[in-house]
Amino acid sequence: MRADAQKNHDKIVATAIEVFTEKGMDAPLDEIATRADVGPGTLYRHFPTREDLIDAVIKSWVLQIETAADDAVASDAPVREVLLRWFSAYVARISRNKGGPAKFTSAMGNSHSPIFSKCEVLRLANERVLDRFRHDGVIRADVDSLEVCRIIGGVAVVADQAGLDEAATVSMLGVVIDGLLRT
Amino acid sequence: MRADAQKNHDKIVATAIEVFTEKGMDAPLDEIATRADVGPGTLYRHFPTREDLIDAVIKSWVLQIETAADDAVASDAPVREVLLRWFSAYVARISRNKGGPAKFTSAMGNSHSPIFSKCEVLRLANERVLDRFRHDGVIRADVDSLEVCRIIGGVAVVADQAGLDEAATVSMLGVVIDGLLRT
DNA sequence: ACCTGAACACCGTTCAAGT
DNA sequence: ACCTGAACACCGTTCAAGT
Repeated sequence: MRADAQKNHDKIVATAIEVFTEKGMDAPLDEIATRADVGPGTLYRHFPTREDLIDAVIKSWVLQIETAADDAVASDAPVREVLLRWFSAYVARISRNKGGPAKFTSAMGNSHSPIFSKCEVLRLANERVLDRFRHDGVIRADVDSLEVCRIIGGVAVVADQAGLDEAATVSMLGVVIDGLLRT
Repeated sequence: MRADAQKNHDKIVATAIEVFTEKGMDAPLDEIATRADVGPGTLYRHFPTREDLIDAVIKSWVLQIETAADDAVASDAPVREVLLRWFSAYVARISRNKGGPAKFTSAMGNSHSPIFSKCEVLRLANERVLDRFRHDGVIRADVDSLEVCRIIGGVAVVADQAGLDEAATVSMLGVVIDGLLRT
């Protein structure tokens, strides 16, 4: 890649992170191009779809989910408490930008999506946590990680779109966790 | 209301039902105006926001949810089965048009929304069903109907936006139901 | 009192002309 | 090989002019 192209690429991504933080992941691409001092055509050359741009933006922070998953796997606190902390971290991660939950969750399991590989990072981290408890036999075995990502993602989408607070989210997660626990 | 205004109002609503059915609730208002043979200004005069139009459109079918709630309250089948049927009916109703689940669920509990009264119809029907089982003590008492509407709505939003089939939706509802049942 | 439709604003997308 | 920005398309919204 030519030096000027690389520079533009990086500047667009850096600006997109800013704009997405301020206005959410459905912010006008127009504004990103303007603030990055590039023509709209340049943005399109680098990122043919909004999802391609999102993919580049989240690259810098999706992997941080692994830390929370590590904590969940290592913790010796009660299951319910560990899962609540883990799912809260999951929701916080995908809700970092407004509009994020819907983007992540609707792409989840769809291999044609530009952000599929990022969704897989989230799903596999979740798989790792679930596996630990599946092994212990404390959670049901008939629900796979994709489905759990979708249910938790659904909670995140609703919280995001309705502007709910942390307490409301935690309460909903509690219900889902009880549904996952063996009785 | 003048006769011609009434006629236009009705024609716009009838056309909106058609267009929403074909293209979902985020369909261009432009197309509705054109197909209804009215100017865009006429549509705006009758319905200042998209939600006002949606409110008029769903008026003809939200109340049908009562039938499913009646069945759920009267049924003597096992709780799990009754709730699964009821939640499935709930999801089917709000998913009648693409984009519907997000519209209903994000307006749920927001008294400033133009479709608030319609959301209340859904929530109160849900309340009625939940009350029956709360009375029997088979479901937890610490989760209110609004919260249940949001969780089930979250499942519906994900299913709608990811294009999931009936089986995937039913499976997710099963997890939520287990979370609501007392152990 | 209500309707029309031209006009504007906004934003995504393309592409001919440049470097 | 890459960038620019004018140009187009699309759609929401307003409002002056009409009936």
